[in-house]
Amino acid sequence: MDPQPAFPEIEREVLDFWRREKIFRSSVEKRPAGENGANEYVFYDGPPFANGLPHYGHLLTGYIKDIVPRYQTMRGHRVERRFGWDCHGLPAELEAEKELGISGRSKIIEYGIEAFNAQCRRSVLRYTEAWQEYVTRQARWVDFQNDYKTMDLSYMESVLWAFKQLWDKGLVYEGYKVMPYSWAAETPLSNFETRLDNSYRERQDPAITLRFELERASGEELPTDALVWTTTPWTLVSNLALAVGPEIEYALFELDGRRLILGEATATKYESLLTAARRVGSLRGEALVGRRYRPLFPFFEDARNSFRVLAAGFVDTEEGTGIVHLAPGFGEDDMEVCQAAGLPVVCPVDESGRFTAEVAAYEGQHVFDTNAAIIRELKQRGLLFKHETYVHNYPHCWRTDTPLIYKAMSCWFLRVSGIRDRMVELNQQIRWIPEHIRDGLFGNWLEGARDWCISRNRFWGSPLPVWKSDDPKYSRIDVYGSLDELERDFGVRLRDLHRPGIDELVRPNPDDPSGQSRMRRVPDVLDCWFESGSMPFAQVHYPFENREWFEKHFPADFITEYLAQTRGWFYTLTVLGTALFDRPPFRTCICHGVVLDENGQKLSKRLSNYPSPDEIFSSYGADALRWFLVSSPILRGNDLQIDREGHAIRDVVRLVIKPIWNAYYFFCLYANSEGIEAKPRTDAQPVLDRYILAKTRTLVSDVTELMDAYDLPAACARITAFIDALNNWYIRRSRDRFWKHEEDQDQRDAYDTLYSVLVTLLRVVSPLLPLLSEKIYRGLTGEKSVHLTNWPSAEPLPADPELVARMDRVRDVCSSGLGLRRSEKIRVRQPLRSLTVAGAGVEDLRPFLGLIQDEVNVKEVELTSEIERYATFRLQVNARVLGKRLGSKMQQVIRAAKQGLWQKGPGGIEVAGEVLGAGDFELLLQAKEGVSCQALSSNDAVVILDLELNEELEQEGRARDLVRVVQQARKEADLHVSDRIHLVLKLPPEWAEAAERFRDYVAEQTLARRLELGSAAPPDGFSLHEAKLGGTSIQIGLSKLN
RNA sequence: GGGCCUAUAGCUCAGUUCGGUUAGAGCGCACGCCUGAUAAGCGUGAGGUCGGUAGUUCGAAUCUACCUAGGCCCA
Repeated sequence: MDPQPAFPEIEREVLDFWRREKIFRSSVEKRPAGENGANEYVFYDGPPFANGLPHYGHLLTGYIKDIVPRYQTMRGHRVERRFGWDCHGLPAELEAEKELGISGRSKIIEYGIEAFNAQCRRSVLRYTEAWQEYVTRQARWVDFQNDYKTMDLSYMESVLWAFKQLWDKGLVYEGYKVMPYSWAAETPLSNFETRLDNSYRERQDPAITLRFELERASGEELPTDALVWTTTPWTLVSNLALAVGPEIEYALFELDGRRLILGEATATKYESLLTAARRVGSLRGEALVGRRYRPLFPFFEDARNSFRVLAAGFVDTEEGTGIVHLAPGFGEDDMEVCQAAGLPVVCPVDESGRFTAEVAAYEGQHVFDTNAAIIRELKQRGLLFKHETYVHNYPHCWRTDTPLIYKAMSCWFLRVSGIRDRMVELNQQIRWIPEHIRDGLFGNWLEGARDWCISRNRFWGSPLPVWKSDDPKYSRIDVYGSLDELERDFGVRLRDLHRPGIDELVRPNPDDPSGQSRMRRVPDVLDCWFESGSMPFAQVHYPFENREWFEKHFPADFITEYLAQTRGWFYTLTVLGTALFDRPPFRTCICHGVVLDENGQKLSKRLSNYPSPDEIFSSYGADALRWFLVSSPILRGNDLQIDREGHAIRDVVRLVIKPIWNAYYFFCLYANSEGIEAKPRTDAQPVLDRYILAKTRTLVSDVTELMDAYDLPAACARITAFIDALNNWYIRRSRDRFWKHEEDQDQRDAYDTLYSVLVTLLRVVSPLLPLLSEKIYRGLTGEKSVHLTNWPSAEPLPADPELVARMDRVRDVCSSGLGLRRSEKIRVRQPLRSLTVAGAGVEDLRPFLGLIQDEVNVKEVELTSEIERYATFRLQVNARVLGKRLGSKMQQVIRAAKQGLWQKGPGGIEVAGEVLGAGDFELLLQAKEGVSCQALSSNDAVVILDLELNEELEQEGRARDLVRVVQQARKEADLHVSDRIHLVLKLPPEWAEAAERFRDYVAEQTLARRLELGSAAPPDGFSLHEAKLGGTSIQIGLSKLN
């Protein structure tokens, strides 16, 4: 067995074994689903979009998605894990465009939707293999065979079903949404596209300030004009309202027999035009709200509720006049304010950016080309107050490099506002990790939820199952929720719901007696987020199949993703879960943070500011990365920084993985050389065994509790603390019990206990270190797999809190003793005569004297309650108790106690005029000056070392030094720990004397069957070694005996 | 501009629910120890205005208010 194994190689071996033996499948199938799935733990995999390779974020999510189900499986539940693929959406289309070398909506139509979608289908599966490799390499167990894809016919049919349900419930409506629009590509763009690099560039536009004449109010002698600023004159023909800020101050001027209103703070911009004007007053915006004004143009004179001043929160005085012109068809804010005031949306611009017949005067002209004519006309009518040019950053179409316009598009909405309150209620039933997400990030988002535009003017996605009459005279809308329904009306059984096949389903409008009009599908597809939220039912083709299954598997017990999915998957699941089933879609959700580089920057391929996952896998291993990620605060929703060289992951190997391996290696080394087969047993009586067994018991119960609370980082921390107790106390202190060469009960106890503890530990860490634990568990037990075992129970392990407390005290005594040696500069190999522990209750330590002797290397340990010789008392008041009683006197008491101004009195301790009774204080020890003595950290006892040496002690110290250098020589000679030797030592006289006196000890410790001491050099054929001891040099010769 | 999160040692983070005297851990650094787990292991030390200000309190890293900086999201 290798003491320094290459963990990545071990990992590959285990992965291979799992694959060959189908361990994952067995682990799932071993647990019964129970009646009606009662024993199942339901996990939903958030489908990733496979259009690119996984990065640390995905790996982290994958680790969590593995750990929780592994744990629940060991707890006895059946946990199915199906992989899902998100296939639709704009990124897939963009990738296909790139691959085909075409760009833009019109080009796609020209190329052919069928061929285009075929390319999308090919492209979207391109990375699935690479994903599978990564996921497998990270030791994540998930079913790839039985996966689901959002582009599967069955999945899409379920999505149609959901749409129809929502339609039937009145939760779907057609409306408008203002979007960035490229008139050159004849397509709306997503926000994401307008944020692409270089989409904003400088552009010069006219900026004009106009007079809008208000209707005269009673008592007003002069006509009043509101001054309005705009950089898009072409939108003025569609103006339906003005907006002011209700809190904003407006100034009133009089000029040439008319009054002017503009924002107080904006007046300086118009100074030159107002020199002849007279300031006549001011008013707040709210005073203007409701005033009517004369329309600039006649085109929409009849629009309901229009041509009034409205209040709007978005208005400010940074630019313009503080009075804003509203054209609801061409601005998002405009539309929102107008719709709230009951105005219609008018949008007289066609797909290519030209005015429609609704604007007769400019029909057929491109909107940008009409700016000049519109300005000229307004000028002629005397309405132009100021005319400037304005240079600003303006968004451009990233494909055609033409300036975008904002334009209302017909869209299909899900009426989220109608179920918002219920979503907020249901959200209270979800356990969020971290907790604050519930009422913070997610809760707030739900409360502000707006109607969701679920249609996309695109090609590759689930079709909107809506057919409309092509003649508004005989309007009719049909919505379909299944292939059957489609077949019934169109007589065709579709094998694929994608465009363009589904677009070809056309039929006569049944409501049209003339038989001329046709029912045609609305060409949009659904937002792919709608599909992600449909995943709980669509993955099983509900309700067409698996009706009962779904009932038992919704909501999920657990899901996890990163924080931003509060706006994505967590949200869409909640919307659809509420709207369709009136249930929260998941019970527990871990919301993890984002992986950043060492400077807090986003990980970026371009900057290559992070180590590649492949490198980490092959140098440190998947388990190290797993532990690094899930033990970190990223599981609590915070960011995590990863350094470029992966040092933090190397440290996991050093601090977690190696120590576990070392414990295992230690066990095997001696079990093999002593030929011992250990048994699982938890009833050993020696104190060290009882101690580590009791520690293991609390490890199990603590980790169980933490895993049940989904607190993975705390579980990791708990395990690390245990490993320290195991390696640095139990094993170190028990070492010689393992190589005593004579089988007795003590040795049996040691082996059985260590074996049982290790086996338990491995099961506890197996979800967190699945590869390492598998390797060791198999090696230790010969069983098939740790992942087929059950989660350990604390019950069979002895509970002994008193023993644990005492042992911790023993460790404290030893550490104080060793601390004294250090400060006295006496090496540990030098035996000392005695160590004394003085203090209250030290009798408790009596069973452990041998332990302390060994550890501190003293001949005798004495216990005494006579402490005044070595230490003085210090009063420590119990502030938590006393503070409540004493109030403001507290500080005086604390000060007096610290200064030692207290005494024992008849009723207790008297200090600063107060009497303290039991429970109000503790008396702690402070070592006196000049005594070689140190107080325990519990501060109720002191440790004293007798430093006086005699010749025998010195000689024994030398003998131990000799043993140590011989052991070193054995190691250099590559001997096995059990090899017997012939040892020859060439020593100076005083060392030879010591060696002679402790001859048996030296021989036994070094396994020397023959031992020669003296002044002769070792003969030929011996392995020769030199060592320096206390300034003199000695020679060691050894040869192996058979 | 709004919401949420974060701010503690050179670095990464506990501790804050429920206030208590001298604030902890790991890494790094320096020094030392031990070694029949050994190209390992262990310990000690230095290092802190607990982001700032004000308040509540006998007492604040912890509670409150305001501010500053960073992150994420929304506008």
